Amino acid sequence: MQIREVENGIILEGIEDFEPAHVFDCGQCFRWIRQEDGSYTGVAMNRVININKEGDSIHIDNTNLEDFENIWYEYFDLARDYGALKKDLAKHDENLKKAVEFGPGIRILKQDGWEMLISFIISSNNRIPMIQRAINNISERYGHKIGTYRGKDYYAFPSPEELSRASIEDLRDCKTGFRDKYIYHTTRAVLDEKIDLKAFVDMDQDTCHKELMKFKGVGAKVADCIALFGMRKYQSFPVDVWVKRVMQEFYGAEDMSLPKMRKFGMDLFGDDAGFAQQYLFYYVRELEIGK
DNA sequence: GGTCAGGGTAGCC
DNA sequence: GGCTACCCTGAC
Repeated sequence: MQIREVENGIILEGIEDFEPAHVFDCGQCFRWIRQEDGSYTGVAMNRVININKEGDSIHIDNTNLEDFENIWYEYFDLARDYGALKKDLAKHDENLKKAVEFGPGIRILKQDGWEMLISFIISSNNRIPMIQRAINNISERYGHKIGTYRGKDYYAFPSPEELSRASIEDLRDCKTGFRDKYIYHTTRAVLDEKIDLKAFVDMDQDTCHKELMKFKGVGAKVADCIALFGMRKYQSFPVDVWVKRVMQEFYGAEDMSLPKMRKFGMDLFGDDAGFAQQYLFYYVRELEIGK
């Protein structure tokens, strides 16, 4: 991979295993929006940037070399050898091989734990466009403005302190639905109990999962998503409706309860369960397998 | 305008 | 542990 500085941005040349559509549409993030020209504009790490793939190079606009080295290199998990990872997964079984071939440009982003906590509480029994809308509302009303990009204003996801200014009714107004009280209580808990979500990264997977489930509105699936996308717990295996379908269709988990399916997936795929889940999720969801 | 399902959870056995 | 009632929204 070669890095080249350009006007208001950088270009990564010869980059492998990075396909914006795969990365941003595999269910892990809600603030990356596809633009008319096929590029993606997203808010993360208190910044707004645009990602566009041109041939085999990735153009990151509205940034600089310093931010790339300090922030985006880690955020996009560029140190990881996804080629080797995919090779291992493809060897596991025929279904996973197909899933990896279907979404070869998937990467798991290293996102903020607090933002994941609230975002995935909103995601429960919800649809992606509505999740995105609610998170946008929350950010516009309680987060601070980051700046203007291509004629549009962008707002950071609010900190716990910022979000604590919202009442349950305010949160309902943001279109969070019945999850309003969950968000309110979770925000209060984080502030009142001085919970440091950064410390969750250092916990083992099981402890992290158990601690996350203590928050209201966080069940097994949501906790797995937060742990996987916000706390580097790559052994997590979130079982949502799509993963449930794939486990039933491909892995003979026909009459299995959700908790058993979760353990089954973790045992089956081991340390890479989170990655396996992402490839499988993207595969079945895009093709609507099992629906 | 009712019905249904959506990237599940809480609460009860 | 498993089962169920149910939180809200928008698409049909």
